[in-house]
Amino acid sequence: MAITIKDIARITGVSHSTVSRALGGNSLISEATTTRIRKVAREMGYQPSAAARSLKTNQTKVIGVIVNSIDDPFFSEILFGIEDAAQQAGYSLFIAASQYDPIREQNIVQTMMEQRTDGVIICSSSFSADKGRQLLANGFPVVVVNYKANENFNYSIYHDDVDGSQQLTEHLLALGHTKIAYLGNSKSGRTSLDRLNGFKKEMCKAGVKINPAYIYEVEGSEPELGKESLHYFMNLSDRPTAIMCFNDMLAIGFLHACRQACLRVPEDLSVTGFDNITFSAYTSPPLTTLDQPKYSIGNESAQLLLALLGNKIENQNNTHKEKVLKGSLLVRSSTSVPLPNE
Amino acid sequence: MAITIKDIARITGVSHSTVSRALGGNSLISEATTTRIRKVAREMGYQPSAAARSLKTNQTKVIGVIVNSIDDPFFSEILFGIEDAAQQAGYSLFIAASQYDPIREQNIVQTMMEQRTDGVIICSSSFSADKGRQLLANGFPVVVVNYKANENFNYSIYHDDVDGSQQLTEHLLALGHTKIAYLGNSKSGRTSLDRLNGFKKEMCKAGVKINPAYIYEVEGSEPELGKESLHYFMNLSDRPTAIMCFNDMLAIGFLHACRQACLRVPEDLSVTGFDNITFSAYTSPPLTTLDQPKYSIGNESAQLLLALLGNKIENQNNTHKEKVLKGSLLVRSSTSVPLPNE
DNA sequence: AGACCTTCTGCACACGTGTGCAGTTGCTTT
DNA sequence: AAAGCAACTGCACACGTGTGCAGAAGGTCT
Repeated sequence: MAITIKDIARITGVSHSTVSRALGGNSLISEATTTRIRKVAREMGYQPSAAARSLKTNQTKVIGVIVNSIDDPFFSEILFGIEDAAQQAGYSLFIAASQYDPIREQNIVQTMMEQRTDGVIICSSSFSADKGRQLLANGFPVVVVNYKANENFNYSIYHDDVDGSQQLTEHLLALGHTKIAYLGNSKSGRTSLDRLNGFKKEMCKAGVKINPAYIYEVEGSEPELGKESLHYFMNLSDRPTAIMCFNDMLAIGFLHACRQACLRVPEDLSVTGFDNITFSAYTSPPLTTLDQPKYSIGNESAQLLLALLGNKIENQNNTHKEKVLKGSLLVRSSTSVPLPNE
Repeated sequence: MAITIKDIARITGVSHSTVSRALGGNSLISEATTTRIRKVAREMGYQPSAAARSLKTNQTKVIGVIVNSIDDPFFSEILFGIEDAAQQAGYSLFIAASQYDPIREQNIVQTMMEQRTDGVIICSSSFSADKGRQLLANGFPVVVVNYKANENFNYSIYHDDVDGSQQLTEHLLALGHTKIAYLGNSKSGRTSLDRLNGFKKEMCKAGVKINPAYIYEVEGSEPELGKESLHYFMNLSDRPTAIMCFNDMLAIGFLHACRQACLRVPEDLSVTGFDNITFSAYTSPPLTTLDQPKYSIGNESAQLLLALLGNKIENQNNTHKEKVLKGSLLVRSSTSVPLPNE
């Protein structure tokens, strides 16, 4: 059994309220007794019970974070940004992974509610909107990150995927490509759509028509799916000269499939990714991608939530605050001028 | 303010104790009132307060997990295994990353103690032993995973790194290599030493002498460090024909450096990794490595802890339980017969 | 009809912490 | 010396939940 303020009270010969106040730094208690009590507390290795404290104060100093899966390097970096901000403000993280599983999602929501998390950050693009609304309905401050249905939430941080995709498209167009294809991920809904739209927008701006067969989707972003995609594109009678992949994971699998098929990148085919995860710098060839400010996204989302908790921003239904962050083009070696004979 | 059992009591016209019992499934309460109360609770969206409950029951149904960093793909997969086991048993995870920072480590320990986590899993090889002992001293059940100082703890799960390293060495020896080098990571202490020892052991068994210059260490396992290492090995007058890297991350960086230096792998140099992280299958060439059962390691560690919590195993100072898991050699394309002219 | 048992429910306290209010102590002032 | 004041501390209750014990209600048996 852990020791309590009552134990300290007994030993120092004061009441437990005095101990509580002394440890809390209340100026009512004399400096002498305060230091004495603190010393004893330290010596006894006293640790306040978070449960008892939050029961009384009605706040837990814990913020919940919902992600798709923990072992996705993209989310990991966002988490890192969140953790930094939280830690600094004295908050801890309660992390849960939905794994695309509705049952887990429900469990997570329930756990967050039972734990009385002070707030929740949803950075799972696949997390169902009604589950999120359940949290809102129960009065939880919620910040969504890169969320497909952010119009349902008042506070959101997201990356400008349309703009990012335009940057990549512009890069490929500038190199001289016109036969550009887009490899999407149907599972990530809105995000993939935004990137597709950015592509379309820029192509339209440049007056280049898109071959409908050049838009292809797979279900997920595991590198393994790259092989299937390459097969599809190579079977087209009129092959594209550049492929824009939904994200780096997919691009990495795609590059791998190219190597196996003895297709040279970028000579035979230019390939781009999206996100700039760590490993995209170490592929062969190193991947041209869009550097998404993952750390900042995480950090800012946490800061927004913390501001909400500190009532620095009113959490009302009529306020609506969103922050859009832009990424930057990162040209490596997987893109080049298309072959002249094509 | 969330609704409580008292609210339900008021509405159903019974006392709060009856509600508590009804929801808890106590057989003392008549079936009729039980169903009636449960129905009201469901309709009102009642969620029990974890804080109040744990204050009373003295258990939180939360287990703490300490890792080096969240954005390390190796730990991510272990986490995945832990999460599965925990979730199934109705436990939630409290995850904290030490980031190799002593101050953070102290904060983490304190937070775990304040939160009264039911138990703690330490899978951070760098986590300082005295911090861990602090948890033990306060009565927390602790399971360590791949921990450098596991002799200090009663319960541990670890991977047999010596054996794994022997398997890799045996593979290289069988291919005909004798000039084999080891690239270690000084930051991960024991783990790196074990792998080095496995290498030495197997070389000794085969009667092959190790050139002392072939043992080199870097500080960390960021891929970026691969470049420095290659530089070192290539400057040796008598170059090795095979390099065993501490882990996949390092190997991936090393492979990248080889490509930049126009060294062919495996023709000019065989390279091996360790861990089998997802991306090791997508390098160029695909990496020969040791497949460490990461999911199982995580899963078993959680199960061990859960058994401890359920008192299925006595948590005493004299009991000592450890489980050793072995990995398996995974031959891909980064290793081959050494060049005859060397 | 009264005694007894069964079945159900409420009272009251506990867990560890925080806080308004009243009370105590010791000192200064008149 | 009495009154007043400042400085400090303790009492008692609250937060939401769980549980031993007593008590109430209803039924059965002698």
